[in-house]
Amino acid sequence: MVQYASPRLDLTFAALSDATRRGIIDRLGQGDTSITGLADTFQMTLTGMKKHVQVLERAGLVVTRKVGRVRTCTLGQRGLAAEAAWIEAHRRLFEARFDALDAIISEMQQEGHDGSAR
Amino acid sequence: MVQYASPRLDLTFAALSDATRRGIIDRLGQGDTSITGLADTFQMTLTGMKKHVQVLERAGLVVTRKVGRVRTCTLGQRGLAAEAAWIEAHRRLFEARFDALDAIISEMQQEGHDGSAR
DNA sequence: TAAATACTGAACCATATGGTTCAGTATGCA
DNA sequence: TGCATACTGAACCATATGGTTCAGTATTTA
Repeated sequence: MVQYASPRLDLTFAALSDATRRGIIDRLGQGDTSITGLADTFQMTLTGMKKHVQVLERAGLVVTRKVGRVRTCTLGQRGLAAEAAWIEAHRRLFEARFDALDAIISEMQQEGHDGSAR
Repeated sequence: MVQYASPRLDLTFAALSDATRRGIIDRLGQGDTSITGLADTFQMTLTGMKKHVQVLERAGLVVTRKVGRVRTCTLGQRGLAAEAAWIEAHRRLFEARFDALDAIISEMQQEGHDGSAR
């Protein structure tokens, strides 16, 4: 329906929105591990962990390879460049607006309105 | 259950995982708008748009103020600094791994395994 | 060969998400 | 006053998410 969709960013940001999955990325940053290794670390069933890994895999953040009966998980080649680019580009938008908003809030506070930013 | 949780990152990354919401941020970067204005732009019911704005608001990415019958949406003061920091810190992890992975893939390809990275 | 290990898949569950419609309430304007 | 506008809230719907259990299959290893 909408064209500005970016399935890639949808998948990566969704993957990063879960603390366990961010933890998996941290862990894989120290070295590759199996599904079992991850399941132990995060105190979760194998099946549950496999689902998390699949989410990360679909997002391209993790790559897995099965050798024998062990599936080894590695950080994906694709990295976080696209996400970093989006965030950086938009960070500036926020900063630009901040000055303007700041001025509005000061003004409102002087007028005695409820302009208290928490 | 897990301690490494960061509700803040959970909320912001989840908010950013939807193309419509990323579009709303783009749009607000050009200037404040009402819920109606956003609903028109993104061809959605008012109620639907309100939900998206609420998601962005809970994540601290958008601030709204109701004046009269119009609720005006603005980019939040908090910005994307925390998200940028997380991404940047982890980008290095991926890059570090990339060299190692690259070596493994080359090795595998020489061995004739299915090491084809798309 | 038999047992243990490592994963896989199906089924289930509760809750969240992304949308809708419909029925309000509050505000602005003629 | 009275209509149009702008939002709000409840209810509903289909699908996704984050987890589980249970019953496999495939691989090691003793």
